[in-house]
Amino acid sequence: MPELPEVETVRRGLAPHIEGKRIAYVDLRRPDLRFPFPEGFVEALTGARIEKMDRRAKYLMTYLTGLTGDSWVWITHLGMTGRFTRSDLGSDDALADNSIADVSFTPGRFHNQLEVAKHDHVIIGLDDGSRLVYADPRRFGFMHLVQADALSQYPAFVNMGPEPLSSDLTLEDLLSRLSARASPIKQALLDQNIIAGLGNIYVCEALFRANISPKRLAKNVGKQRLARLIPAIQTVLSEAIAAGGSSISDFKSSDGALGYFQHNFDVYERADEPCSRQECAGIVKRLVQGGRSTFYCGTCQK
DNA sequence: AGGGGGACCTGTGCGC
DNA sequence: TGCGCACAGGTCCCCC
Repeated sequence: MPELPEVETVRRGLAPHIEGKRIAYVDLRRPDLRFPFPEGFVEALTGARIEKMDRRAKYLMTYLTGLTGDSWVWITHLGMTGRFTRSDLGSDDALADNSIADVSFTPGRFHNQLEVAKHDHVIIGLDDGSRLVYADPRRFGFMHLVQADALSQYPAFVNMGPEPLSSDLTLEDLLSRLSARASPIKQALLDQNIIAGLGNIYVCEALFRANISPKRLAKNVGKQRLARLIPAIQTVLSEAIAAGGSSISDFKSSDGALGYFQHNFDVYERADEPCSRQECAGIVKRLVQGGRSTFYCGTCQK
């Protein structure tokens, strides 16, 4: 599911409701997601105070102060189909006035019924009576636990590329990272060690906006095109965040806060449709690169 | 070291 | 209605 904008949307939806709260209980419905839950996971979270929920690339980082005063970071990756849903278990009035904050990207469910759905794998109860439910049908997501002072040694972060919406992303740096790459630019941009947080949708969309062919070799993109690509990446991500992310999939229910950026896709999942540039007579095409679909206009992307 | 291919899972949609 | 296949927002691991 989630690329940077969707993960950021989840973070923004949850943070104000959970920061400062204490975790009352942790209910693991199975021993693993993609990986087994870490040793001591439940013990570390139970009773801990949630200080802050942050994001790096597609990772959610929840800073905790444990019962014994130690500082932990609870790391969550949503994989392809992971989602967090928050619900207040308070009064019926609270339900009636629609105060449930559902930040899922699939049909929302009312967890006040204390029902556990098939793919609800982790249930976190907070001291204000609310609950966080982590559901993940494919279980490509995972949770880890690291000591706060060891966060930079977390394997995925060691060689991770710059945050695209920060000043860490610079033309010179990206140029040098790409100059050694023989692979097509599409595949290079999916590498989290080149730029962090992009996924299949936003790489396709950014390349379209920058008029760059996904087939062009990374090392041949050059400074001129990169000077267009960086702002293209930043604007598409910013617009997607402002839209609450992209909710792709078939929705049968309108419960929950669905993103709507999918309505603004220029190329993604638009194969055989006309290029969205008025002046371009091209047709959007699909090809497979590195086993994943790429959508692009072969007429205006060079 | 970089790159290709497969693995990990479940669900959905489509053609027959 | 059922079956088989392709495909899905991501990473990780093995092998060359």
